[in-house]
Amino acid sequence: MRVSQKCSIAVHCLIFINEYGQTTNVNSSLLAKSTGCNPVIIRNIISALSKKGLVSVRQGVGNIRLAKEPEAISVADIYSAICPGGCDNFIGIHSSPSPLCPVGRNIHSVLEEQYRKLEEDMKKSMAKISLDEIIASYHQAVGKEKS
Amino acid sequence: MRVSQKCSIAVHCLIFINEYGQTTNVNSSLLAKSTGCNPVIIRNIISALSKKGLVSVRQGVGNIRLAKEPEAISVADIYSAICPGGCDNFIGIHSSPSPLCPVGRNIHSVLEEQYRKLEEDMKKSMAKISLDEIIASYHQAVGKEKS
DNA sequence: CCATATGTAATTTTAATATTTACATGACAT
DNA sequence: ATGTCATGTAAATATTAAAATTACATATGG
Repeated sequence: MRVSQKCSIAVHCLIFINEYGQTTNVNSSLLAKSTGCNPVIIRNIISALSKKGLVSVRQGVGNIRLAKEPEAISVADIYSAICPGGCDNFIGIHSSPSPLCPVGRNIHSVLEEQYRKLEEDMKKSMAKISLDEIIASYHQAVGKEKS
Repeated sequence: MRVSQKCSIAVHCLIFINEYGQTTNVNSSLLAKSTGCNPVIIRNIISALSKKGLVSVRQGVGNIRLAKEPEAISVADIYSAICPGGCDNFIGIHSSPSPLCPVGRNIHSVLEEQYRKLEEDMKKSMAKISLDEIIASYHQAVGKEKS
């Protein structure tokens, strides 16, 4: 598969925004510090999320906010925002099968047909997980941390 | 994600073995030619499949055969043979979130909990696809090729 | 019109994969 | 028994995809 850690960074950012967006001017450099990754990566991710209407952000200002209620944002939304076109070939396919072999000539289309099904199922699974639920799990983790 | 193209190569090999295993001494160098990848990779893959009882192979001889009927082999079997322990973190997680931030401290466990669900669902999807079905799709592709 | 922050392109770095090399081990034919 | 062929595996190298960095244009608001 090929889902990069961008999905994870995106979820991290969304939790952060939900927790602190009301009280703080959340910007890419703050998110970069929290996630431990580069501000440019953050900007790309936030920009992608913004284009899909999941967050709002203003150039020159920052002030990143959730643009939807957490229960209306699913992991599938995040995934498709980050990997437009659905992270094609999320399972890698070997690039140079032999054109002289019948299997080699057809393997690509055969695998793609099967993998398409897997990816569709995966999206359904992702659609079942809401940001709301993730935030609840986060709060639980924070609770345990204190005790 | 982290599923390398090894899964695809494995499927390619299994189709090939099914098609030619009866009539030919299939060995790693033949499979390497058909898949266009290195014999060592093939040997590693075949060895992994063999350890899970999906194929039989004899050192010094080759003669790789399916050890089960195609309808008894699922993509999940292949996947778990190739990625023992289930390709941990099939969605990548950023490695250095800030320990100074509550989100940073907890993101790892929160994501893992969610991703575990996704991976379980994925395995179920993979279990629904049998080699038999893939071979049928392959035969169809070969048929179209001729016309 | 200056300070600040995003948007984005281009380059460099890094880390994950695959390839290659090398050699030990097992099978079987002669 | 021994020579040949193929697998099993480890270790080094090369390749490639992903992320980080650099650089600069663009938008906002004081």
